[in-house]
Amino acid sequence: MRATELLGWYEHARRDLPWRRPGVTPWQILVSEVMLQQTPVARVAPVWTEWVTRWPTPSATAAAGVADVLRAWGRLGYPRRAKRLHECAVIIATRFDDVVPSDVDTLLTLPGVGSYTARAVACFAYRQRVPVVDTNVRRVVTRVVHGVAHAPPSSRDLDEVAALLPDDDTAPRFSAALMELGATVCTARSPRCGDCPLSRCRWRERKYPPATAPRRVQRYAGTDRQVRGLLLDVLRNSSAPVERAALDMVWLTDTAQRDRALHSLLADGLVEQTPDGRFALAGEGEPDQSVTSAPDSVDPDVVEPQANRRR
DNA sequence: CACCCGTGGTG
DNA sequence: TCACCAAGGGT
Repeated sequence: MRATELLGWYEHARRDLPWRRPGVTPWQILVSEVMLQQTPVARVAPVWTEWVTRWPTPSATAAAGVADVLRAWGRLGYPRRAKRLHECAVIIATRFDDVVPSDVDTLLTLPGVGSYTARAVACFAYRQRVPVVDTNVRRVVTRVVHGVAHAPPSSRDLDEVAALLPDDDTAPRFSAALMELGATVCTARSPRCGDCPLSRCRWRERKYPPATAPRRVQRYAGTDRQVRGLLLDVLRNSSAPVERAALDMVWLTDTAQRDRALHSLLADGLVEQTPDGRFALAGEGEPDQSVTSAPDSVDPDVVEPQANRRR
């Protein structure tokens, strides 16, 4: 793969995304990367802008309550990401002097920061020459280098992408360009190969062989995930604690499933029970300075006690 | 490795 | 219409 072709294309094709503008801090880039985990750019952009305006630094985020963080997260999905991001803020504020670590191995110790996010921060926020492998990069390399439409994640992906990186300081831009190509041209559904800047593509040379084993997507309708979403939506939209009966109304078809969903939200620390037995977003009523969260006991009459409450 | 974790746009 | 899919991570 010719780096010059990709970099030349990226120079004019790159989208003007808010987290790419000058002055954006490593923390704000970390926020964007977490929000972008499985959520499309178009939905992240407005939430990210509002978020970093309200909480520009880790310490500002840490000082907020989890409930406010979950509300600001809105409907981006997978709200555990929001809670882990808040945990990141607390850790960075208290242990790293409000500075996001630049070292990949240290980044990997942060909650909700995995292989992709750690390297994305090291690369895009700190300009390090480290491979960044997301679904876009994997798909582009799979097609261009191997001539295959799709490939499952492999432990060799990192080394392969590392070998493609330019030796100089253009490596971060190269990775950004690779991702951009996958996001806008070499897309999963209907790739726009006519707009591709690459002169050589093994997939094209092989006449675009289709994927052999279509990967089945996760079902959503009727799952615990849907029920959790409905329950959390009620709590996000209520400033006051909610009665159990109000939560029960969101899922009448399967009471056992509904109870299981509420149970798991409590276990995840996304929801808490007030002393009078009602329910609220975690951290409701401690809107400031809550560096140490203090989980309270669960009323056994209303919900079965948790075996593994975090302390 | 398989499965779980939300939500909404789209071909 | 309804699967598919979107800058993944944790267990």
